[in-house]
Amino acid sequence: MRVSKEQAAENRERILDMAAKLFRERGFDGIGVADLMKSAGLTHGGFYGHFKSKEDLMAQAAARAVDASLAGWNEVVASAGEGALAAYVDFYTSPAHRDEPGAGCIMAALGAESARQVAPVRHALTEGVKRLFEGLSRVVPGRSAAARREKAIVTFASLVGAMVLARVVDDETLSEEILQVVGSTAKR
Amino acid sequence: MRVSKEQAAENRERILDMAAKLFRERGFDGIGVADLMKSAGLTHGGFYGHFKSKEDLMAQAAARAVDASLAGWNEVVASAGEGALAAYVDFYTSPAHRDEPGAGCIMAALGAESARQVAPVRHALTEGVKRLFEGLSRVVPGRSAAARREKAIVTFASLVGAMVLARVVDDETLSEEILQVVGSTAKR
DNA sequence: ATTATCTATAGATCTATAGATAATGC
DNA sequence: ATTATCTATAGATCTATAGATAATGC
Repeated sequence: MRVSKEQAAENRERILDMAAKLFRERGFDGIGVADLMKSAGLTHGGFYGHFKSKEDLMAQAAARAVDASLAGWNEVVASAGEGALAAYVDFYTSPAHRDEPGAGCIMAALGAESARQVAPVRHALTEGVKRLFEGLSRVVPGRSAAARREKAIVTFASLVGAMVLARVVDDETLSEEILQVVGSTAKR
Repeated sequence: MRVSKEQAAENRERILDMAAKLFRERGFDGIGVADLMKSAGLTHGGFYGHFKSKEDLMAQAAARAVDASLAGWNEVVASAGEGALAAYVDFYTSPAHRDEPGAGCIMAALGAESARQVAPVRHALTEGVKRLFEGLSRVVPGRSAAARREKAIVTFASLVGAMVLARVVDDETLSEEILQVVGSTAKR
């Protein structure tokens, strides 16, 4: 059942989007090629016409998740203007973000695992970290550019750490306390 | 080749210590039962005399890593006294800690993965987070107990996030900048 | 004719178990 | 006699590939 060139390109995009979601939800080792293709409505064997290997897909899916996050960031900056930092922090520390890792920050969902992956995966996340530091540096308060960069780094590190801890903790009260406390501190 | 009761207990401890190290280094899915037992100098089949399943081991190894971290924390408090916060932050944000995840903080190494694991694994980490928040609350500056607890939570979240980011980033300069900036902020 | 997808399977790896072995400990 | 460990293997799962199929696109 061969499909048109456009349909094939669409299929490839669907595989990528599904991978970016499922990897964040279940981890790189938590979803196999066969199940992933099934989720995308295709069969196992077709995968290797689109990607060289699972590791190739991991790198491209990581880049896609990074791009989606940065697009979300740009949207927040464009719509919230002066209140961009507060809007971003509120989104990041929301229980909704905690409960939907498949659509959320890849650093919190796959950061530790990515550190153990092939170079292209790590590189995609490195670019994301760099861009987000630059973006946050523009909206964070501070007298000098150096002070703003420091504040941006500390802010993002505290958000990532808060999300990791809020997700692992099996105590809902504690989980929300972590998100709330880190969120309100990050907005200062 | 049956061994003595004491030797068997020692073997069990060695499996646990090795698992706590290798899981942090390679992830829960990154090391199998056979290779783990080989690392402990035993054969594959012997594993199931000590543990019910791999998940059982994961929970006990997580608890062991948590205990080791808390023991390290208590040592820092006992020896550094007034400067306990600074000493802990210096250790946590050191490149040595970054480069040796097998002996480091389990939240940074396995936090995100643990959130997807069975309840006993999550519970072991939850207990660790609670105890460390209590410990940090005692050495962190702040007027009220509530202010100190908030500061403790934000401090630990920023440390965990900084370590996750410092490990994933493939740019050594950026990695050290993250550790240095978060470290010096956490000591304020 | 080309090629996107599908079916089927090879080969590797992983968890768990069964049964044998041999030394401990009653 | 009990039991800690070992050998061997069952059964499941995973990545990757080979070859067939059928519709596209020159």
